[in-house]
Amino acid sequence: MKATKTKVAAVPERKRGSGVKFVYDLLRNEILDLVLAPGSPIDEVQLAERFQMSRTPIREALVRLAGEGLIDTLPNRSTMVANLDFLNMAPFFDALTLMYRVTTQLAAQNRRPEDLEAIRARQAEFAAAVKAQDALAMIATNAAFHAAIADAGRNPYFNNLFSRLLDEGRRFLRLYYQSYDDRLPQQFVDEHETMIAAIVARDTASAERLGKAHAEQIVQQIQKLMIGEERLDIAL
Amino acid sequence: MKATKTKVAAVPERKRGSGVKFVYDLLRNEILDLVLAPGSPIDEVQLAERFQMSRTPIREALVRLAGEGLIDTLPNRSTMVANLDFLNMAPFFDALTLMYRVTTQLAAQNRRPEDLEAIRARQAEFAAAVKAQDALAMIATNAAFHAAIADAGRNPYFNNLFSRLLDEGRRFLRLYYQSYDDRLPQQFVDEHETMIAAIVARDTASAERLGKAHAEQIVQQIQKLMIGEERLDIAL
DNA sequence: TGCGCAATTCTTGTCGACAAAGAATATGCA
DNA sequence: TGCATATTCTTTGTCGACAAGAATTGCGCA
Repeated sequence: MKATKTKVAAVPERKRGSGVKFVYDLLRNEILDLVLAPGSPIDEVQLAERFQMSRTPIREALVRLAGEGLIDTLPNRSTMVANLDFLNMAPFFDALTLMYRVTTQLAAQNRRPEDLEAIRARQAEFAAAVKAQDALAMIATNAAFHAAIADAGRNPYFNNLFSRLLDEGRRFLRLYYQSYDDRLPQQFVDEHETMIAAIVARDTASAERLGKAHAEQIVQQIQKLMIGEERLDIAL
Repeated sequence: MKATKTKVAAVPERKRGSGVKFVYDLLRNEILDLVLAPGSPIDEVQLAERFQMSRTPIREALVRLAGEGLIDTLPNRSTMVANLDFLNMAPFFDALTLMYRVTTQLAAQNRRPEDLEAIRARQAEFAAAVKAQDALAMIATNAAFHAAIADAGRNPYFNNLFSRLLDEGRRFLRLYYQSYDDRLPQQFVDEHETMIAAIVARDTASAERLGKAHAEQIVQQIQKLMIGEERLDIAL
């Protein structure tokens, strides 16, 4: 676990407000990619020496992460990566599906030319990840693709909720591909293309329908994973 | 602004983790009740001496509030109460309406006996506030009433978004009643009763419809306020 | 040997102080 | 007098240290 310090001596220069953001972004990604396992403890002091800064900026980053529900804090005791709640998946799926529908519809309604560029760029990245069979990249780029669609919808309230749901979904999917090393089907790429077409055409009804269908696809994917996991885990 | 210290000498005892929560709750309420005006600056040092604690817990409370979008932080410069965005109300109304619909419907679907108790208690508080023509209490209890309904729906993702929207709505309504000293109509009490009946009857379709209608009522209220405000404010 | 209590350790919460970045103010020159 | 620059001031960001709770260890006793 200990990193060699001999080569990493070049980190004395650091801009004033950058420490918090750096730690926040890094921890966040490590949590979402399951590099940090759910439930694993987080030690402020350890992080402080790892990043060569005091505990103050570390704590601020942790407070922010706690605000997003990515870590749980036991007062006066420990702080740890938030667990995935496998028991209450239905609310998650409900919310995810609704946000897929709403954001896609709003994107068809409010999109601007620059939005389409961004969406197409994300779709290209996703397609590349699928082609390369890079599961991690698929997960991240898929989330980015739908976040770009949500941005085009221009509703910050929906965007905020949707981002969180996509993040949570990243963790579930990461768990999936960590276990099975399967790959997202080409079907998703095609569905994405259809969604883009509806958004370009400003066809709100189709966009909403496609969003719903796409969401149900993903929900099915995750459910299939969970059933499989449960079957495998019952070993007495 | 300075408080007399002679009588407030009895504040040396404070439990370990309580400072942050105290400051957070208090600032939050002051912001939502417009005791702290949108755009007004927030001084850490001033708060520190006001609550007789160091800047550290103050800062943590501010970070949390910033995470909820209740305050804005200019890096290395100032931090201030978040402004109300009068220009982009449509997304707010869209989100609010959708959450009214969804949470009311889910409440009809998932409610338990204890939920009904809580909902009825809030409704009683709201009715009492209306009867007393206490505008501030109306605003708060109305939000609490709908939050209780959302709780009965048992979807933490929706609840979280809905809570934020209700908070933001509190600020708008507070602005309204601060200016006009009007009172929420008795009609709202009746509509609440109808909603409760639908939830009791597990009539999800009615619940959703009533939630939508109620939301549109409130949106109209706020819009009426804004038009009136604009007319009055044009004074050269 | 097993159990209850005290001491220790470990982690978090809080504090006071200092440094950096802007903003405001003062100074000097044309 | 007007403007550019230097200086001071204000506010935030970071640090190291200390204290309080909780968990763990060690000890004494039955």
